[in-house]
Amino acid sequence: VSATLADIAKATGTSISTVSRVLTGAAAAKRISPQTREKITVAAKQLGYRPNLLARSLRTRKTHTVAVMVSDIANPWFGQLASLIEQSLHRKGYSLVVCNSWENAELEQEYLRLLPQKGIDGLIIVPLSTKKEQLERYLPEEMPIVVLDRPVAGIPASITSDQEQAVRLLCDKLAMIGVSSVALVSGPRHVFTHRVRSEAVQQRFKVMIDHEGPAQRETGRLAWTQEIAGSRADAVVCTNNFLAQGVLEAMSAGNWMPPVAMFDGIPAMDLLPVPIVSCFQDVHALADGAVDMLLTQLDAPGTVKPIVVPMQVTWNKAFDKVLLSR
Amino acid sequence: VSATLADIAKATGTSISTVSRVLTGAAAAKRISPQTREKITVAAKQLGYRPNLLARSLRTRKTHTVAVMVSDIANPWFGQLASLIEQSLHRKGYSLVVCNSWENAELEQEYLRLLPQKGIDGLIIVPLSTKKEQLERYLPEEMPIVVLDRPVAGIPASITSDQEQAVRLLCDKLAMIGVSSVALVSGPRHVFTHRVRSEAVQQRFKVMIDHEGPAQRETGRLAWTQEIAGSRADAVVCTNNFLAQGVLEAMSAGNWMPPVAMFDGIPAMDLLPVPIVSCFQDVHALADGAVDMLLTQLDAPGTVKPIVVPMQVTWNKAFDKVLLSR
DNA sequence: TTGTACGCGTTATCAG
DNA sequence: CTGATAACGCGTACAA
Repeated sequence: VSATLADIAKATGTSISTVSRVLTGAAAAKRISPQTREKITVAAKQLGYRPNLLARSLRTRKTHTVAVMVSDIANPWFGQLASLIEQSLHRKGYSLVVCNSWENAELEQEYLRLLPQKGIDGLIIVPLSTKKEQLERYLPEEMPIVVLDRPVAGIPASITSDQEQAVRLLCDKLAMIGVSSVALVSGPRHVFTHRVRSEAVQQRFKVMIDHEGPAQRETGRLAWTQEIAGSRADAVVCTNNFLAQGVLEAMSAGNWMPPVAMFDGIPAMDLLPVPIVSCFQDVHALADGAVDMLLTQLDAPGTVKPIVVPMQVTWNKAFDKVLLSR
Repeated sequence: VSATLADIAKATGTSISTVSRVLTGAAAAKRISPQTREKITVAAKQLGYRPNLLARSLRTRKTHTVAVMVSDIANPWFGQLASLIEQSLHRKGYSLVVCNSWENAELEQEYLRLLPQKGIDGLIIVPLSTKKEQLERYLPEEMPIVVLDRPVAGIPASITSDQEQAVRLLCDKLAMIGVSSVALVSGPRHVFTHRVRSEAVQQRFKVMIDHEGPAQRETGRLAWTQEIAGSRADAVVCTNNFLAQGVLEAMSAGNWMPPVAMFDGIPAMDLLPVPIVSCFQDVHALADGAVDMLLTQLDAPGTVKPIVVPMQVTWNKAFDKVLLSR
């Protein structure tokens, strides 16, 4: 396809090693005579040489590629996360391969087995597995892994949001408008974030309806039409934004619009007539932190410490109105 | 790291090639004696052999990896696209690397230069460049490329939405509620979709305000606060959903809520008090079509034909109300 | 049926 | 300063 080191060596009457030394840059090139260096650089440019990074990786055991694994890249929150990670990685000369785990344990395992074979330098993962061994079973000893959004016992390279603090603030806000009983729409409880959020709510309010299902819009719709619509809960709490979106969409069919509490917001929140209060994770901090953590481990396999970033709570105008009317 | 063919050969007292033949599967393995086949399979399993796909790729010149390049994976529409593509590719045994071009020509070129070096089997791209040569300059002759969402002259492997038809329907719908003058909020016109949509609108309505900028939320906000809010256009037309989102968010600060026409919708559209009409691209068809097209070219470098998929127009309840009140 | 030997394109070691 | 030469791990013609 493209010219190789051998081609250039032949063209310039030098040897492969010399060409390699010149083209791999400053370090080794200093000790090469300016003439041959010039000769080789010119020939390389003229032949349109581009190094075969596969071959290089085979030799150096570095691919300059990292993988990120999330439940579903179509979820705008994960999308933003992936986007920031990609941007940040690209700046450092790394490429990104993405994997959708679909919150599916077998799929996660399959990827965990496949990725090292493909040759990645590191992995950023929003893990489904909660055991260190499950995650690292197929990973080479020296391969750095950063768990994101959900802590895993025994893995210090983790960066997460302060869920407890956030959900406390969220509940406070609900209490301020007189909420005492709620309908809870939760994603799968075996997932850390959903479990923590659910439990905090259960502890704080009277849960009249407790609907658990896949963290998709459809679950939210079902929860509303089958259970919540006929109830009289003071508010609806959703453990993520996909669920909330489903609830809101279903809600628009009727007239009753109870306050909704959610996480990570929804576009044009302020325009909605429904009172909404939402926690927001600091996506930028999480993304940058994860990349930093990964690259740190790549350069110097030192010890890293877990990071917990705070969340924020915001509400829309409709919520404000309720707040003021009391 | 992991056991290699040589390790297994040594362990079983056979040769590398025999091991390779057995482990690469059915084809060549048929011609190996059951005993040694068994012996090798067992040893491989026991040693935890996993093929080094880098080395294999170097040899076979196939990486089973494809790249997808979009403006920004954080845009939910591109996110959904990428998600569907990943899902579909994974099923066929391919991995996905994602690139954000940020609608930046230089960045796009940089990626186009980098990706072939990394070794990808094919590329799906939402192109910024409009010239075949720009896109293919650095790509190996035999590497399939599929352009998505925006046609490029001379590249038959393209799958796009029928923008003209869609925008016509959109304008029809606006006309039905008596719109005759509009404020236009457009992404960069050198991008196909934004240009086509803008021109169709300009041709159909009196454009009182014409705001062009990056296809981000911020542009929408600015357009509203700086220009549209003080105007009396009958409606606002945005050439994508990010722009519309910005407009809607800014709009919530005031009381005037003119109808908004957009593309690819916004979550919980039905709940918004603003009359909204939107075109929807068929993401599933686009994603599946792109993958099909790519894999077709990979198996058999035959000729492919461009595909144009229809779009649909939908509107929310607030729009319906306006419609009925006439 | 099996083994030998070579090549994929680089980097790294070791002479000279 | 430069050039052979040996890996890296795997596939595959060619021989046996």
